[in-house]
Amino acid sequence: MSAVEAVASGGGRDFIRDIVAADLSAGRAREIVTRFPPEPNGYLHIGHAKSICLNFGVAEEFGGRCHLRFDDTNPTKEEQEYIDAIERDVRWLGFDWGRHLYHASDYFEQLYEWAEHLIRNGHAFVDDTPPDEMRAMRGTLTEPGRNSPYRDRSPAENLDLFRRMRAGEFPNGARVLRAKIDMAAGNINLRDPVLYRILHAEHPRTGTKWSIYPTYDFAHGQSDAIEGVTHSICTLEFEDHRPLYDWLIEHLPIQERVGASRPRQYEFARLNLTYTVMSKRFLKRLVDEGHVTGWDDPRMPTLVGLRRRGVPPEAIREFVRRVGVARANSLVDVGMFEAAVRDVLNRSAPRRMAVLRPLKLVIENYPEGQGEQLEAVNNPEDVTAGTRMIPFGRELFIEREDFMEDPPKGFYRLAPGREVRLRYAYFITCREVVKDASGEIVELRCTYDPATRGGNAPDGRKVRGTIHWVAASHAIPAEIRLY
RNA sequence: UGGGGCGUAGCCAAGUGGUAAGGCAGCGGAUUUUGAUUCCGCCAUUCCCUGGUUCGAAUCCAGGCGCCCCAGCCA
Repeated sequence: MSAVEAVASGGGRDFIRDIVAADLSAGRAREIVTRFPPEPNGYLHIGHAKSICLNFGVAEEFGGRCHLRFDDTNPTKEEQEYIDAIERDVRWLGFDWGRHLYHASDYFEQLYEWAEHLIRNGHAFVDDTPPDEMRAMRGTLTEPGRNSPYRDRSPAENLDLFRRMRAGEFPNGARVLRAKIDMAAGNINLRDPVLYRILHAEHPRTGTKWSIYPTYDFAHGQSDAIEGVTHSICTLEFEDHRPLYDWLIEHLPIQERVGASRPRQYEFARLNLTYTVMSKRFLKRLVDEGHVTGWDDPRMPTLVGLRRRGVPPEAIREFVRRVGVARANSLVDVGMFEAAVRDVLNRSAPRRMAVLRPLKLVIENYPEGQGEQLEAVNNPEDVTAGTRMIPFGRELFIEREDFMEDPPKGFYRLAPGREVRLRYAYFITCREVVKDASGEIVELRCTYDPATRGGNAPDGRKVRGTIHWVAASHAIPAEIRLY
């Protein structure tokens, strides 16, 4: 089995798969459920592909399922265009979430109820502290924070205020709901993190129904729990959020519901590629400021961009498999990606001849006004790809760089007096170089050996070079657009 | 002594006490009707450093060093 074939059958072990396998055999999980949770605030890129392949791949390999869940908790950044594009791109990459398409916004009502639960139990409070003051009171990396003066409001008052927040009585930023944990915690995420904020904004799915929205922290783990996710796999920067993820599940009445198979978060290193911008923020700027033609510009590392560039989804999956999954920050050489693309394309791409910078070539001893069809192999790496007939004639175009008037040692393509093979056609010998007034080469006069039809000499003589060509009579000028 | 992670070849990455997988890149050589592909061979006496434990350490212990993440009412 080749490395490329190994993709289809899974292939490859990593610490995540080891954890999953161990959980399964120890009975800690009956069925594996993962999720790919993009925020619809931009297009998916090659970095997301790693997460998609991991989450969907693990579920598939262990007979479980993977949900596609939109983490749409911030209506100020999210758009329907992105939601649609993400669905298309995940499918294009080769994954299927079946009927398991979800949105964090599907759970807004439930999340709201849980927030009230926290308030009733004294685990959350409404804070009126303005943003800048709240930041100052959070302390620094080395100093503890200070308790908010509103921290000890009664559950009744908190409930009343929170309900009025929901009702839209207050402007953006006036108040927030905070978890009551520990302002002196070394982990800043535990210093009374914000659970809900007031946002009078139109949400792509819930419209203007809500004027408060849960933060990532309050929505993510709970959404996982609701969906029965067993392994919540995310990137390293969320590592510090894990204690909060666990704290919320422990303090909410969802524990009994999901029991031992409550979701657990695991982190892996995100993908970084040399010479490649992988930040949605910057990619969006490239699009917005018109530096590229759009999210699908072939120069973009987005999935749509790669697709337009001709990268097959299988190549992206193969690349991700080769990179592996670990916890060490890394910067992968883009050459590794290119190698994966070449490997897939080499086996699958039909070959065609085309000339980028044409140089006219006339075969003097080939009858004028005549032509013929020659058989060419479609893909030397794949016999099932068959053959095709291509037109040949007296006048051809070859690649300018396949001819040198004064060839250096080591150049073995066409040169004055030299014989080379025209691929799938004949041996030809260059007899004369025609130049224009400025001295530029405009035409090559050659002769061919009719006995070498197909590209082999009956007398067994060999040529060092083989060059590609196109019949002038059938040549179609093509506009080369790189983007 | 803020908290949390991570250091194995140029780049990824296995390895979890028994004598350093694999891939990419690179370097030789063979084949070749794509200077491609394919094929064969080479490429870490050493795993961030220093001590220690052990018959034996990349793996265990101690102490250093380096890098990354966290102070959004973003995710």
